[in-house]
Amino acid sequence: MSRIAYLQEKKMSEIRLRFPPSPTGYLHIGGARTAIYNWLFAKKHNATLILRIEDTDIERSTKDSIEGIIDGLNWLGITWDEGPYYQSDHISEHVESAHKLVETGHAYKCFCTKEDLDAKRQAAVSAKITYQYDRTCLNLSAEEISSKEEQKIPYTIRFKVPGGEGSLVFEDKVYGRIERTYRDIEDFVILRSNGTPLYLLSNVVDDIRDRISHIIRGQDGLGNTPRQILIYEALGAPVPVFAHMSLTLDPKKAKISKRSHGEVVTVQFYKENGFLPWALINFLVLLGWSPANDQEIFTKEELIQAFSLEGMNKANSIFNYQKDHPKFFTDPKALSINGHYLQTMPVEELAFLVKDFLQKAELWDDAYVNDKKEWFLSTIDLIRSRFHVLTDFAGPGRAYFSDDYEMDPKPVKKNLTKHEKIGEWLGMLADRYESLPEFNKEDAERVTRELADELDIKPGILINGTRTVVTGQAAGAGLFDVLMAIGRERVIARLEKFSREGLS
RNA sequence: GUCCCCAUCGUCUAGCCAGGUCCAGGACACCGGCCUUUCACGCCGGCGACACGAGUUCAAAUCUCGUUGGGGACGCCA
Repeated sequence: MSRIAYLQEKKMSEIRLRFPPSPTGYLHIGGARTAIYNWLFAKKHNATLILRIEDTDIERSTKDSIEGIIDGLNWLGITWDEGPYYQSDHISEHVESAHKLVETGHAYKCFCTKEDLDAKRQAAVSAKITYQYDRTCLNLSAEEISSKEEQKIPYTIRFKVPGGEGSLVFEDKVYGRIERTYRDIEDFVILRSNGTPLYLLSNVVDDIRDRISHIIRGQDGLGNTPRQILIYEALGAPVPVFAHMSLTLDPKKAKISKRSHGEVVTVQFYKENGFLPWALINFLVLLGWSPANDQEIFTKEELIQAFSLEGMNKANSIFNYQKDHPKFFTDPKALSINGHYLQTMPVEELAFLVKDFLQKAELWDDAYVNDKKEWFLSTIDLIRSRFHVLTDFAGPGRAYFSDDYEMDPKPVKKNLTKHEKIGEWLGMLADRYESLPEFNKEDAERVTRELADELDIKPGILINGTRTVVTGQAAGAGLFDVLMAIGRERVIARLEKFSREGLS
């Protein structure tokens, strides 16, 4: 094989994918999922992933969105090999292709006005007849065309769909064989009367130029595919492999969008609410894909290894979040997966992430990386077992880092208000802690139980009361571990303050 | 209205292509028990689904057809 032939073959067999967001809003989880699948496929096959910003909708595209999307991708750790390219840089190519298609007889100029077309469509709709462009302009004679051109009548360019009984068939990697009769495809517009190209065309022309070999996209693109394949063929370009993925719906089975669902569906939201990027990826990848076994938690390497289009589910999946749910601010499974990573990752790594959230809450102390590093690490390690998101460290975990923390009303009622003399008892407990020669777990527990015994009450009353006063929370790690983490002085101060002032 | 796609526990799903090993497995959620000092920790257990109807077959979650339900596409949006 000659070197050139070899290179050509290599070029042809090269696997290239793209993620083509349109910058009309921040990256949302549906878009992220698409990016993730493309990225995993690329990584698995040692392929090239391209980021292409499809910014030709000038009305809705914004610079903020572009930054937001890139930020989101970066945060998730999704990397690309080429780009970002911008679709708007290639508009002249798209226009050229449209004219080329006219020259080669695959498309034609259509002088019908928008008003005429709208009227025809309206009529069809009210008569309950299927509307399709009636090909008025396909049958124009050469004279009629040049006459209209001379009169400067604006025209669009429509793709000429093959006539007859035939149909277009392609093999989707996920959905299998898809067939669509030519008759069901109307002659679609590829160039507007103002001379600008439409998405269907631009997208194909860009994919041809970028030598995209595999297109992994949402199932909503399935309807476009036959028309796009027609364009590939008319342009004489090789048709890429298509793999359409199921969509992510809300609990009411509506497509998710930022407009109707708000922040919960944006990647940014998860970043701000204490998710670990990998946990989000892990959750998202499971929405519509599964390995051949029961594995649900993956390292990056494992996921890349396990990923395959075969595991894609054809049915749409539901992103199960309930608005205003008292307990779950997003899909419970997402929270559970995040909790898993948060609870099992190396503490040093976690501490680094927690720092950010403590800083935002103004709870950070530089000593946590110096003198108090050991304390900080062991405290994080102690309290993380109940936490699911990083923001928990500054929320329910606030009492470990500040004297100014909220009291959860539920345990207050259950553990404090219920017992008339609790203030007095906890004051006595503070004295016992005070007089301990050394404040350690064993002795603290011993004197607590002794006091309960003397007062003839259950130790649980003292223990729960103390937890509530000292942490403001109903739940936590073993109390005596908690006391050690908070430290004698603070424990005593908090107990005494409560004993003196009650709940202020 | 036309076309395309889909259909297993509340949710994510395994099993379906190559029918029996499935009175359907796992995870999350929920409920109960244990442990315990509490808990959103841990452990153990429970609840809970093949949309419906025909057909093929000795045998169907798995194959076929129909019904119903859901989703998507039908723009001079991307």
